[in-house]
Amino acid sequence: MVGAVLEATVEELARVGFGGLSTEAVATRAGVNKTTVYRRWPTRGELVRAALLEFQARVFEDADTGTLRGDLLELLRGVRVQLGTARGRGVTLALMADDPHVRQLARSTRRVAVESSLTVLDRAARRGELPDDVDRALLLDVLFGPLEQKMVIEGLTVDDAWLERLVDLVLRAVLQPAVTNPARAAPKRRARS
Amino acid sequence: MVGAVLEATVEELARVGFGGLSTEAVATRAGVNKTTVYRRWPTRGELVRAALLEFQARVFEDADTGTLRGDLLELLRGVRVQLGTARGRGVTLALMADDPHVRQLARSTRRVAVESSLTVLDRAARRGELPDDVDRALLLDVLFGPLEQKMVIEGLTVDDAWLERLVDLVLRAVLQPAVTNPARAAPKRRARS
DNA sequence: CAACATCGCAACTTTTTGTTGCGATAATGT
DNA sequence: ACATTATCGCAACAAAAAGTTGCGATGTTG
Repeated sequence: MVGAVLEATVEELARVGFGGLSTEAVATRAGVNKTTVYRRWPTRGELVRAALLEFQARVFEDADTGTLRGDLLELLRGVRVQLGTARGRGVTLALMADDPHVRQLARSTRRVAVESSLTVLDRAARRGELPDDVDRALLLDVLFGPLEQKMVIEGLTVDDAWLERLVDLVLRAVLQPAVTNPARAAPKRRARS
Repeated sequence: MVGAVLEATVEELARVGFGGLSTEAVATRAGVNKTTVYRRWPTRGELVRAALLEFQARVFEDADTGTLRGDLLELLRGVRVQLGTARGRGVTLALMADDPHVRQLARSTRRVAVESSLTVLDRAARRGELPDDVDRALLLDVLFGPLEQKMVIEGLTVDDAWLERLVDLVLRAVLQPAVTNPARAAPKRRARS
């Protein structure tokens, strides 16, 4: 019963967002009387908090394909699967609410995800696949940012080819030294031609 | 009067989201009686639609700094300013609602923004700053994705140094030929070491 | 099988949401 | 200047949603 309600909660979160969440709608969707929900979670905030804790983005079982490219693709695919479900999208949208408890949850969730990703980068660095001078936080931003923007903000889906082009683009930037071709590169200073 | 209400609407949208929007709260915030709001915009959807049309992301006056790097930075700074205001964040969040009218608005808004950005890329290509074989859509995804993720999804702000590092990273990827250093580059096929 | 806990259900109160009628005020046109 | 028209605020109302309570049914535990 508890499981059905929390499940219904994230589905409703995906549909109407945190602000529009109605306890009765959750109860109905869960096939349960509203009093049952009210009794166990007196306020909307507690219900949402419980649901988020339950379905908090499962930590990616940081895939180990043997290559940085493969590992990053696996990470992105994991996020894509998450965000492709009503559950995952609901959780993500709910985590954007500016309720204090929720924001704290959001931070901790994100921290776990980032650390999991950094593990992959560490392994790559040990293999010599990743130079030490690359900004790893920025690297993750550039990888996950576009994916989350597409799926969460724009509500679209992406195919595997897009993910590969994304990873290849980013790796091209990271794995090469600074721009050296003066004919193509933009001058760093002195704007206005 | 109309202006105050629409302004209050986007502020409320930023605060509670589309689902949680209350006409009375909007009226109060606008310093207006609720009947005034109800008479002009009978439904919540019409009110939101009007507010979004009014404050729709102003089309960036595509800055022309003379360099691709400078132009991209200006575009990103424009987005940062937009998303840094309650208005801009409210509009963006509202555009994520899955109301059919709203989604249509979202599409058209986004189309305008993308075309404006493509203008910058076209100019750069004519100057010879941008190879013809780069995926321009992906380029924009990789630039705006991380920024929107940080500001909209995570609710953070970014400083100018971050924007510069972002642009430089992306340009490094775009302005250089494919990876050629076999010692560093990950093999394209044959995963699992 | 007795004690306890959990749920559904219906009736209820409270709060929020949306509607209507009317008087005050100000803009518009002749 | 004066009648007409439109717009707003206000209070009173109606309708719907949110939240509460008491109780009987069912099921679980020891």
